[in-house]
Amino acid sequence: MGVKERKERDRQEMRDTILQSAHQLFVDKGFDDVSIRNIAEAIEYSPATIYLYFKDKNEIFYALHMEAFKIFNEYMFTLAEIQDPFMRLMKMGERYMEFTFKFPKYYDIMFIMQAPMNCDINSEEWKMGEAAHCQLENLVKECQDTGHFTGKDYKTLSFLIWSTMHGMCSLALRDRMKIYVEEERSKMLEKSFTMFKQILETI
Amino acid sequence: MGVKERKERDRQEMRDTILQSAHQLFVDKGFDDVSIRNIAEAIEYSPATIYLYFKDKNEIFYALHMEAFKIFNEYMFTLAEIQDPFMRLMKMGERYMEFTFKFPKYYDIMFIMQAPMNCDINSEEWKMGEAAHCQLENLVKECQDTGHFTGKDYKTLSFLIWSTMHGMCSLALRDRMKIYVEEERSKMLEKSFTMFKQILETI
DNA sequence: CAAAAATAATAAACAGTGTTTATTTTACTA
DNA sequence: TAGTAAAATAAACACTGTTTATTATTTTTG
Repeated sequence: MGVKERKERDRQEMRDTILQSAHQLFVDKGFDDVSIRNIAEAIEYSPATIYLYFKDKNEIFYALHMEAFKIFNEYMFTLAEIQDPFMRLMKMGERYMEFTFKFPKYYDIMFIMQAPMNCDINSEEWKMGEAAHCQLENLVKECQDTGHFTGKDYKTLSFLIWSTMHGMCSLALRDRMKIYVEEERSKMLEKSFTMFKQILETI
Repeated sequence: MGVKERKERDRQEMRDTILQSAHQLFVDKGFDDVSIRNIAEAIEYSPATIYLYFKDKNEIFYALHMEAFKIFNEYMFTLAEIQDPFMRLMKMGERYMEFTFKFPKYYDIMFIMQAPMNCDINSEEWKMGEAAHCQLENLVKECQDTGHFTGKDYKTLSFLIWSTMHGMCSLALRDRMKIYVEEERSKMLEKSFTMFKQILETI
């Protein structure tokens, strides 16, 4: 009598198939440039079928959003080998930038895209985002234990650090660095990140 | 025999009418949520007429982009009364934030939106953006003359400052501050901006 | 095993989008 | 006034996300 169970498995399989196709198309072209029909064509089903497995395009967005955060968190928080918290924080910044330019479309949905973020506070994707941010705050606090950032509110500083990293990354991703000639851009990013690290060392 | 001249004037007038409607709709709903048909309806012309005055929707985007920068520049660089360059820089940061939340849709097209920014280096809109950035760089350099930011490359620091401001503003605008409860958000923005100013004072 | 019920997949349609083309209306000139 | 040039438009094209009514498949039941 495992029919129900198999049905459920089939359902999950189909959801995965859809998401895999969506993922691939999405990483190539970006969320807005991938249509339901594109996904349907890729998996050789009719467009309407997608709607049997996902409420709408946003639900696919959410699923990819979650996947993105999974990759992001793995990318960012596998730095246990680095003992010194400040060094770890610096390395995290580097990883943040690496992630951004390695998965630009993911960075986009995670931090830039206008999305109907009616995601309630309990949704899984949301928890991932919160976990990431929590890790940053804890790390900043740890840095304070080793003599850094004395007198600074660690929550505020965490947000400020995130903002700075996000600012550099998103300006680059969204092509707002045309004030600098092509060849200078990555150099400028590097230099400003280096300067940021220096500043963090002195405060 | 001033027919040609009047025709040209009429043409400019029509362009302005279109842009005014586009502007209003756009400020209310944002670029993506305003269609050519919306604009056409607002000015009581057929959609096809729009295409007699603008090549495509992007050309309207560019025009609004330019207008946004005009407002932005007026908003940011009317601080001649402040003598001290560092004070002026701080005030500019405040104005930047003010502008962001006063004209969120404009901030969006200027600094966030994915736009076909094939705007060549000579376009007017482009010059405006460059002018704004140039003003920032000059101001940072001025600050160095009064003893601030010693030993720092002013171009790099300018970009870093812009990045930080943009980071905070765009995370807020794009609803990425849900890690904080509603009431905390603006407080957090304020606090992190204040901390940023403090940091700039010490470096 | 055959009929009935439930489930899955789809074709077709709806209302919207940016944009183009062929046609009609309006304005100007000879 | 007739003919021409310019401006405006209706209608269409190829898309979009999404819904509905219909068909095909699978499962359950008599």
